[in-house]
Amino acid sequence: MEARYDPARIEAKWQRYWLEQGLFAVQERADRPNYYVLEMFPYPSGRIHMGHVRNYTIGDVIARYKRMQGYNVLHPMGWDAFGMPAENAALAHNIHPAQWTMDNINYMRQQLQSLGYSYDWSRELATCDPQYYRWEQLIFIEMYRRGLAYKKLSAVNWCEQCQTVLANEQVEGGCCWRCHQPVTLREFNQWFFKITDYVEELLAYCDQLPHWPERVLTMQKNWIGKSEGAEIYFPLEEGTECIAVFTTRQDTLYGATFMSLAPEHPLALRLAQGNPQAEAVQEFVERWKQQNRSRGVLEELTKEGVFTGRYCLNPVTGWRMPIYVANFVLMEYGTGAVMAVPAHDQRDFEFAQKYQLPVVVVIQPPEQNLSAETLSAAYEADGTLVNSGPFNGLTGPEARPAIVQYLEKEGKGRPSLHYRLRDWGISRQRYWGAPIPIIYCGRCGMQTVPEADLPVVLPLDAKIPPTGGSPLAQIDTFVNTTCPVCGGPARREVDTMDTFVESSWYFLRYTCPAYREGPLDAAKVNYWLPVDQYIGGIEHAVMHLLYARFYTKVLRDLGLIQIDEPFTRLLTQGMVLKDGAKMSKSKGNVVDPNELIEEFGADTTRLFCLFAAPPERDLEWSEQGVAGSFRFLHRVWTLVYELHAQLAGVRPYSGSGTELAPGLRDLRRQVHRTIHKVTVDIESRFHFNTAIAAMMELVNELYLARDRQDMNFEAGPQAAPVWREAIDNLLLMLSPMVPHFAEELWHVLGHSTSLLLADWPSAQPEAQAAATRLVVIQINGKLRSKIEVPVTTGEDEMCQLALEDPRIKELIQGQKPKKVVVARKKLVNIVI
RNA sequence: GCGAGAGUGGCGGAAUUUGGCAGACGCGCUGGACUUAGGAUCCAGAGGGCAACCGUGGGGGUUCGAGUCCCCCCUCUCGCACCA
Repeated sequence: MEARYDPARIEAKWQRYWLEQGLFAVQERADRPNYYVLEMFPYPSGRIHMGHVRNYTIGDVIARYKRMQGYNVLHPMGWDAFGMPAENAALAHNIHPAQWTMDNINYMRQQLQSLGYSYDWSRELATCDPQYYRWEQLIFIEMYRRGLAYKKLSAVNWCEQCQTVLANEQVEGGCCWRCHQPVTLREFNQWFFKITDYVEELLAYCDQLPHWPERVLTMQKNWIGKSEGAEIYFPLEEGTECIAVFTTRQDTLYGATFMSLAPEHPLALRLAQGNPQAEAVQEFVERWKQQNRSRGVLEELTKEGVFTGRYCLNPVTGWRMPIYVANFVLMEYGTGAVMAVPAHDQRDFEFAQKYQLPVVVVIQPPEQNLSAETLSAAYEADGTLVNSGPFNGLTGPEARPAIVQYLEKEGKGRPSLHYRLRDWGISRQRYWGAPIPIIYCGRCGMQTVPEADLPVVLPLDAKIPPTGGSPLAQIDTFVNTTCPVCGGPARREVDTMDTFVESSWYFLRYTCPAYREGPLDAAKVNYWLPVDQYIGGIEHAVMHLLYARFYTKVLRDLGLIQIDEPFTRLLTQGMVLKDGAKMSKSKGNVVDPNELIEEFGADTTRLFCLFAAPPERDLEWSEQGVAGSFRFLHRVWTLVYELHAQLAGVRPYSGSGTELAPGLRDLRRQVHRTIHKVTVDIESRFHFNTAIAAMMELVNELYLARDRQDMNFEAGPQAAPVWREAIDNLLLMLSPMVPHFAEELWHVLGHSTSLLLADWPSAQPEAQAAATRLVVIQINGKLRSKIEVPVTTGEDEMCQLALEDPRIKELIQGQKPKKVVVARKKLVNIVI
């Protein structure tokens, strides 16, 4: 054994050994409980960064720990390999996206392997592989058949100069990132998934995911944005038509004094026709169409509107309500029309002031008396209804259902639900993505690609046009095909799918990556799913995690799987920071994992990631902290180095401990208390930082014990087995975190099988028990003394001993205590 | 504005689950040992204050006892945001 810990010498050796022995490959088996731990797969951007290292280290510790606990553990890894950066790289470096992606995957795989992660590499998959996306195309076809995939007109960011569609992140301050010309909205016919069909289930199950962070569930609920209210019909003054509005505040209906329509509302232009206002309305609507609608700009926009010249009638008061077109009414939400209640909605209030529209107070707050004349801002909270006919005197919560009921009875409205969530637009006018398996025939219309013709392979001979535009549309050999129905000439769909589609089911495919009969092998996917523990960044709280939940439900309804939810437990790990900021190239504060591995080794890198903060918190990177983690490992190494000759061939102590000398019993107690603490910390909440701290404490105690004659090898014939037990257990506990290090020392001590096959140690309760107990003595709640008493001491006796303690006696000076409190046999508080 | 999370030494963080020794563990710091040397290793020290005492963002409360429970306020981070 070497005296010095040299990670470079041992890490590659054990990585090879694990791989050669096939220790991470798993099969379904009935004799063990199974456990599926999954980390979010990376986009192959070129290199692993510290965020990956942290994420994957957390997952690896869980995987290795669960294996030692006797679980059959699935721990796979793959590549989210489609996406725009590949196209950008293609333009910048004149390399094909496929080549660039494969090069990156090969490099990053080797990086992951150099960190010692226990992946079952035989299950590796890349989403750009036709053998992966062919099943995605098949699922698309199934969804299409059930109406879950459909086409509709939808607006996208469009750059006139580049003739291309831009993703939101390619729009910088309303301009194209490349040519800096203003971006406009342009409507295209695009593909959507009908996630809204599942909105109620997605929402309801938020309350059945007890092991997800509250934060993530709240974000998903907000994103879904369910509002309960009423749809109310306002008849036009002339004619028989009605304007439908959606409101959650039907209790303010008697205060609705005018109507606001979105500029895109179909009635907006029609109502104004033939009125003197027609021209103004036309102009207003036109101006709105040109309006830059990027965020920020919209926030600053002042509330404006224009009168259409027409009126509708408030269905309960009969008042004539002028109809306006207003720039703050969203066509996408509700019905695109809003009943305006200026007294109780701030936007309507501002609008009413600007255009001198009437204000009627219909809600009175508890201890105030509002009047329309003196109102300086809308009162939006609940209160008691006034000026509201039969509903006067009711509170908001009482009035809302009552009014809906009344409107429904009168045929003037009905209960209504609205959601913020809209259908998932999956069309991308991009090259590097999975082709959508649709064919357009001039005679037969839109047709799905026959199953036998799948996959629709993405042609690799494409050129990415530097001006943008969809590359697939320019490849005649791809576009031109024959109609599967009539055999006549037809054209292929040239849009590709959003990459979130691939990541919505990859975790299912890991269970059967080579399966050729269909997307999923039922026996395998049913054996492994759901994922027991999913780990990834908080940035995926909404999109990826919601889409994956939706897709799981769709696949369930297609009969491919049997679960309702994909991920039982979710851990969202914090960011890795340096100097208080997220690591980024532009800030120049990036730490390269390769350099760390070279200087300190993979184990130290892993250890620091686990030790510096609990997983859900942000982690502040520290050069010196890394050195400290290395120092700890070196301390353990040195200890084993000094002892290994004496421990050779010794079997670990396995008795009850009762016959041991007190010093050795103390040593064992420390070991078993550490096992208990480490196990609880990992098991209950993955707090590896405190688990590591406990092991550091144990190592500190072992160093002290080494120099004590009643604890070291001079303490008697039982000393060697007790020390052997201590060291073996320490290595077992360290092994999930620093696997190469632990494996090396494990073999140095004479074990001939891998630590991976060893069981996680169990703490003996009797070994943890001590003969005495420390009792804290307080006077009036302040710490004044401490005494050591035998564990058998009763509470009365504790009080007695406390009052007799010399220091306590001195402080109370014969005063009679008013009260003495004994808490949990740990503390005595004397009240004077 | 709405929602969620968080405020503890010079720093990262413990204790928050059952209210019971605040500052575990590590970094940095100080001193010592070994050494030609130390950015290696080992040992020791340390919240502040001379002290009584004071100390977990601030203020109140409950309690024998509060970082922990309750009320009010402040700050920071993240998410959503003209959602009717």
